Amino acid sequence: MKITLKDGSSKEYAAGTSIIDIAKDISEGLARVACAGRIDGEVKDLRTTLDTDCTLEIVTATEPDGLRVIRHTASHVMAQAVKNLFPGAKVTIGPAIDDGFYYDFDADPFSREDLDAIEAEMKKIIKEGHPLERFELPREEAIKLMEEKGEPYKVELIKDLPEDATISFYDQGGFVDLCAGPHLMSTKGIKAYKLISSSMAYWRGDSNKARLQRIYGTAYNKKEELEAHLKRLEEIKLRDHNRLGREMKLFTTVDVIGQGLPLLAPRGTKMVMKMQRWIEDIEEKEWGYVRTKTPLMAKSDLYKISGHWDHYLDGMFLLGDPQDPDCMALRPMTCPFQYYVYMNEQHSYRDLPIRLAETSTLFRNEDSGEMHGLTRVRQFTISEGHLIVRPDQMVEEVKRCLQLAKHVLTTLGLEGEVTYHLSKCDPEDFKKPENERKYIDTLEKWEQVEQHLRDILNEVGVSYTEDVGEAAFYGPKIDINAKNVYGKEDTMITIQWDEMIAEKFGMYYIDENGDKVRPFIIHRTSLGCYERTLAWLIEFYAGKFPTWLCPEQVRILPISEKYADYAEKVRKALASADVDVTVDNRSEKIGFKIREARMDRLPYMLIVGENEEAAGTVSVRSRFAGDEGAKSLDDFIAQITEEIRTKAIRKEEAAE
RNA sequence: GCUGGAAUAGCUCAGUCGGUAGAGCACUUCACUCGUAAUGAAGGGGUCGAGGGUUCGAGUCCCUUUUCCAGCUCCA
Repeated sequence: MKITLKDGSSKEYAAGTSIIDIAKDISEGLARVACAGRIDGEVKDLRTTLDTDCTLEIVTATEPDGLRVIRHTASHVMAQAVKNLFPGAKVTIGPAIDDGFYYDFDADPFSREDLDAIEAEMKKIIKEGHPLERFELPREEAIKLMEEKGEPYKVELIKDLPEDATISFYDQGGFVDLCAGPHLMSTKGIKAYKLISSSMAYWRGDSNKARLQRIYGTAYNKKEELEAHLKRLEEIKLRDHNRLGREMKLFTTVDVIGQGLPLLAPRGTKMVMKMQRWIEDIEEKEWGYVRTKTPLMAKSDLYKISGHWDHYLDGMFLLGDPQDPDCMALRPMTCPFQYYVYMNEQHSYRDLPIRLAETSTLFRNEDSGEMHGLTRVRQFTISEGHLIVRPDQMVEEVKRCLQLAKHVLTTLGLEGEVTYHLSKCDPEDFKKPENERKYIDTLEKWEQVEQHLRDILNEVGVSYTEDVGEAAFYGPKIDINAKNVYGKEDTMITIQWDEMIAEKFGMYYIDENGDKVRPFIIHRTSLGCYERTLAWLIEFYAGKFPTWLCPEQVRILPISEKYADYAEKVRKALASADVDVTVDNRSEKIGFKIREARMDRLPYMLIVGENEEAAGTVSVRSRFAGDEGAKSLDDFIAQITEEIRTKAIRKEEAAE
């Protein structure tokens, strides 16, 4: 048979030659680091034998696929170690994940001491160098083997495999695990690994099923790479908005106030206000929005019309007894309030689109375990908006919503950090009987709207993924998500296509024939939730925000108290140019003041003393370039106001 | 909501076998009036998250509860 290699060369081998033999033949060095083979693009176990002509690529430990093989093998070694130390533990599943691996056990919770013991046991198993032997069994025998080993979860997994599936096992020194592979040839191939943490997970992610104990670990090809990864984890913790935001005095929480109710401190408030003023300004001046200000609560009747009373009661804060017809509830969304603003007057087709925006505070009673810093809270404020649109204007208006969102993200510097999603319906849903369906209307109608959104995404020029089954029940949407420092993804901005809600509220406009017609609605945010966006800014910039967003943009540092008068003169000049400026008048040495201003991540420090006062200058020290030397006060004011006005994101030039 | 961990000065944390509450930073006062990442000295500051229990005695052991963290689950 003819084997074509990655570099394009090809060679003849006898049928039945295994990948490992070919790897050895190509290069001794390559065989040592080989993890698996990629045959016509598909990753295969090293001992897979080849019978026909194909393209073969050796997967090495340094590649992503190779790392997955190492990590997957590490998870098996960990399972073996756990079985050695805790014979009562039942094994379940143990995959490789993006930056490591985990394995779920039905066992008592593990302490850090347990993890250390497991790690030591793993070391022993690795040192013993057990080969990982693959074997396959027919279904019945596979079930029998796992029953004999007392592994009920594995039996369940096998029973759920398709009838025609190959059922393969890997045996490493007597520890046998159901597994598709591929694996390393020997446990000895695991060079650098670490168990990170343990936590609870449900069997098959179902809270009604067994509670399992998950152990997270990671493994790398080399010790240095592992150490670099562990260091990265430490650095990530330093960027965590929940820690850094508190440290930088942007927000806090208080026990007696309650969960999910962060308090924005003056500095955090200042940042939110800067964003809010900017968004409100451009929505009105550049994007054709008018603003509303509607109540934060309403009678239950409103939520009965909107459907929230039936579907979302648990998520709402009620003011009073829900049985009482006068019971009020804090609003979990703004939609119906803005609809009534629209219905306050009659509209001609000529008036549309009407774009209603509101800086809108919402209340959602999230589950107690869900709350997290500023990203998951019970009261939050979003840059909400509803566009009431004629059907023929829909595509253009959705496109403009996406362009606005993109403009906002680009200005904040977050554009490269987000992912775009076309959240579609699940076509399978339409095969169900009508009363069991999640989605309204017909599949054909959905596909038509989804195609519109696809065209819009392509035209605006963003790359996106299409997510099946992620749509709202009333229509597909464009979601813009961002990941936090730990890799957890949340929605930042959403744009939703809704053809249905106008009917529910009886909204209409008068068309050119004088008939009443139902408008279409776009639900959208431009910046999303201010608290959440603040959290992302903290993490993305590690607290070193662009100057225009900084709560304190300039700090004046007089050399001694003798120059307080000149410092005050400089402060006044900057303040009247709308710069957020303070003076550090404490009786401290200049080095001390600079150190504190650096730790506060100030963009600019102005050092003023005898020389500056005499010459009418300021000595500029910036976060971006260190000591920038003396400048005239007027020049500095011109420079910083321009930087703020253009919302420039100045790069750090000099490492200090 | 679930599982686990945590809560001690404003912050970061120590506190051994159950036996008088500790450090650094911060804060206050005083001295110093300083040129690009920490001047020195003195002082104040605690219902040990809250409630209950065991004990001669609880920061420490037990129970309940609140909040925070990690991970699940959930997110019309």
